[in-house]
Amino acid sequence: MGANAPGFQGGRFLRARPRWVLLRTDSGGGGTGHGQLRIGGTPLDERLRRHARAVSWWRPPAKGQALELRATEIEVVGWVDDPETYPIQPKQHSFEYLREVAHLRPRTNTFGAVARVRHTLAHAVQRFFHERGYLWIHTPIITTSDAEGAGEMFRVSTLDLLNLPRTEAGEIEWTEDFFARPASLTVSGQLNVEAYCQALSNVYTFGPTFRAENSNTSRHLAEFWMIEPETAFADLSDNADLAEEFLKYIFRALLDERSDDMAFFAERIDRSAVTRLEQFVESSFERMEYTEAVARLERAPKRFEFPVRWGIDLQSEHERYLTEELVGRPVVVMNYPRDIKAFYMRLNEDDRTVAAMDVLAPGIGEIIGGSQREERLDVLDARMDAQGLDRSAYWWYRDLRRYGTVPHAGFGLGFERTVQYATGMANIRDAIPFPRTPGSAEF
RNA sequence: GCCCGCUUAGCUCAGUCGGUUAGAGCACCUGACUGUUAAUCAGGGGGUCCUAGGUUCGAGUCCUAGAGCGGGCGCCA
Repeated sequence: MGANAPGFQGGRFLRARPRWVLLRTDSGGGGTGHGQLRIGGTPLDERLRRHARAVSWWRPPAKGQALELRATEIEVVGWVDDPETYPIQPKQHSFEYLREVAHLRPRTNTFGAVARVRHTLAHAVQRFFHERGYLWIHTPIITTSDAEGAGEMFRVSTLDLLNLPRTEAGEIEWTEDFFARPASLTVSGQLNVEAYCQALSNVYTFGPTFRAENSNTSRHLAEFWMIEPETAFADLSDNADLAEEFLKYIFRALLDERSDDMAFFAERIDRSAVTRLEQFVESSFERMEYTEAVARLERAPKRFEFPVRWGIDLQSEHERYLTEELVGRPVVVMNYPRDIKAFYMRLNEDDRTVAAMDVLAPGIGEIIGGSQREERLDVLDARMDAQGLDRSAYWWYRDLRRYGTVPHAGFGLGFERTVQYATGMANIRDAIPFPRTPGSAEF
């Protein structure tokens, strides 16, 4: 068809014949099924330009088609400017290339499938919590607290970079900035959602999160979506139960509701995409103490690049050994050394570990990180002091303990990593519509 | 932040030891065929070999620097 080829979402693939043309139409948000449109009978060029509408049944759909219609007339709404340079062709493109045309890649079947899986998982997340009485709390995007010291943050400012107001000492005069103090994009909604947990019991956040880390891997984004539930009166074991129930729920929903797209991923992207999820939802998670995990790793008949000893944080290679080789199913590692974990994690009786947990899954490693929170103000203060944090900067977080408090626990799940795991997409940049990574935010 | 790799047609790539006019598949254009599913067949057009500098009689090929992209590690979700 060449210059006559309509390149738009409704009709993607077509084949020209002397007297007719076949147009493949996708059913859009409804699914992967497609139909065909046949236009023919008179010379095509005139015909295609004619205004028209009526369609009627042509014949029963062939294999792989949702339906087939016969068009008696057709109007082309948007012509392709230059068919030869149209970036999306009816062939396989590399994902690296498609990232350079992120505005057009949703027209490919792979990114259509990713978008539907994303939607289905997001919907299942909301349903899971809603059915259990959790309230969705919209925590702020802009923050003036360094949340958990979780990493580099993106500055939010309206100051003129070329003419920064200065104090007499030469420091930046933040009182002249929009918020009259340094502000950033949030790295976690946890501290805020804890405030609502202390008032409304079971709550969660689900929204965008930002990390200005210079992380160059296939598992990191500068902007990603995170799910963070917070449960009142829950201890670490309850937290692990919730994480297990939650992951199984959303993956089961995906298998049930998007079997068409999952079959596509299994066929074209990752052969084990479906079986991996089926095994995941059917297996019970192994629980393992950190101390036990270290002992098992030390006995492992395998040489690790990073040697294992009690007190270190587990490396990716250790986590993968535990879940993939030692246990062969998801593992929850619990009660990590105090000194490698955040100040808000609850100190255990032994005084050397905290009630932290990581959920490790075969094929991806850490998928969830969480903890029971420290509800005892004196212990919290001691931990902040030990980590060199300024108590006054966390005054409102401390208030949550000062003015009536209950034990509570929660975790964080990276949504894109979940999409990545479910689909088998190798790079997290292909699990979000418009990825932001160091040096890259074109679209 | 550290280490490694890649960059040749619209896309995916080949290009030997440094040597004549840089190739293939797909895409595009023309033609054949009344039903395709990555159709097929015949013909045709299409190149800043990432950029700059250097070595050489001669550079897509070797050297230096830079840019872009990717992989691994660290940080984490």
